[in-house]
Amino acid sequence: MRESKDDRRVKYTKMVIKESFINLLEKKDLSRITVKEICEDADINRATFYSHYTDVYDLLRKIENELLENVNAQLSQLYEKGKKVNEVDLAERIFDYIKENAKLCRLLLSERGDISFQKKVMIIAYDKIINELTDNNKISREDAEYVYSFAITGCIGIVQKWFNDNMKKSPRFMAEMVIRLTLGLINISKQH
Amino acid sequence: MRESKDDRRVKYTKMVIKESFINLLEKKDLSRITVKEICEDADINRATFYSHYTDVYDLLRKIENELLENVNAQLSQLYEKGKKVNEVDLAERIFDYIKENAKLCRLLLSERGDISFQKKVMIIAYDKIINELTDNNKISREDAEYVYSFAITGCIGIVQKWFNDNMKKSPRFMAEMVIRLTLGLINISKQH
DNA sequence: AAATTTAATAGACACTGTGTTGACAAATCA
DNA sequence: TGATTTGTCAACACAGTGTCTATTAAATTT
Repeated sequence: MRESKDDRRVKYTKMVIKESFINLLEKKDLSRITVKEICEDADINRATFYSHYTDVYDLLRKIENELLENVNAQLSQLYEKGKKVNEVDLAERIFDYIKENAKLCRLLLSERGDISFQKKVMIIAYDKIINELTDNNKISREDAEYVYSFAITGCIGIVQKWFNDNMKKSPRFMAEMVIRLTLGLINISKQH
Repeated sequence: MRESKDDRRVKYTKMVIKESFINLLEKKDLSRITVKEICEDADINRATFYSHYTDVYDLLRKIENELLENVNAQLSQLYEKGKKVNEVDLAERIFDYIKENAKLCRLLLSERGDISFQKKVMIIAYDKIINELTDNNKISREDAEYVYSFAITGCIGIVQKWFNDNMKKSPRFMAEMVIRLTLGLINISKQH
């Protein structure tokens, strides 16, 4: 099973493929990006691309999964310390991460990215937050699911708005706002 | 300017192209759909396709625009009656329309569709609602924009959740929920 | 109903990108 | 070092694209 991920050649190849792809993605729409183009830009043979990825969408999916893993790692880091974790701190950590990886996140989380993936990001980020919040507050499961859907995609929208404002607001500000809005939604749902 | 949109042949051609495209879109991803495929399914010459649309994406964009126009028309209808319009009624009208055109809306508004378009739908739907709501309540424009972004994409999420539940909830239920959540968000923003 | 306009078709064109193959070369391991 | 993986490469047949011309058929106009 142990793939020779260590092989320097492979590492290099994958690296340049990703770099070239991301650079192209900044310039043009995903649907217009060809394998040929990526390989020319990366200066590798097309067959090499196919030995690593089945097509452009496969490549994108793998890049997305890496991002998901990274976000997960960010959150786990916080929890490992064993302390009781504040929701705003948790959210702030995510916004920090997004800001640090702005180039890639802009591409994957913007209006041009795909929602399924964006929801995944928000769900892992939200998961811990929401569980903590709802364990105490009793809301009907069914209604709650609609409110969650609203909140999760709402989050996507607010992150996109943040991008469009060139991330002028601080991660802390964003974190506080998102948590405030989420808490608010949960309260509304409790009222009925 | 007046294009011969009246010609029966053109009408028929455009109709079968759209039908075939939508049927294909139900089966496979947009990126995998070819002009050739559409034309074979529609039993139309490929050159005929190119005389109406530049490519598959152009076709999609035109279908999306038609939907936008229809939603707009729905809302205008309500306003024409001159009466004072209730926000929930307005929202309900949208949900009714979505339900009536479920086949297409599922494709365009689902996780697989593109967010830019979905935001456009929500914005025209929300526009009138939000203006009425915020004229009375004073929120800082800047903060408000973030809350709007949250609410607009939140709406997309709740519609998708509705689809995933096979639209079991009534349009009225959905309308009430969306308005309640939106009003709630605005109130939270007023508190600070 | 005939004349005129306009759309759709068949088929061919060069072109671009795809996915695969078998030979070669470079990195890894003993 | 020499043997063995395993990544890389150039060349291939093939799909779909977008455009064009001559021809047919259907609509609109007179």
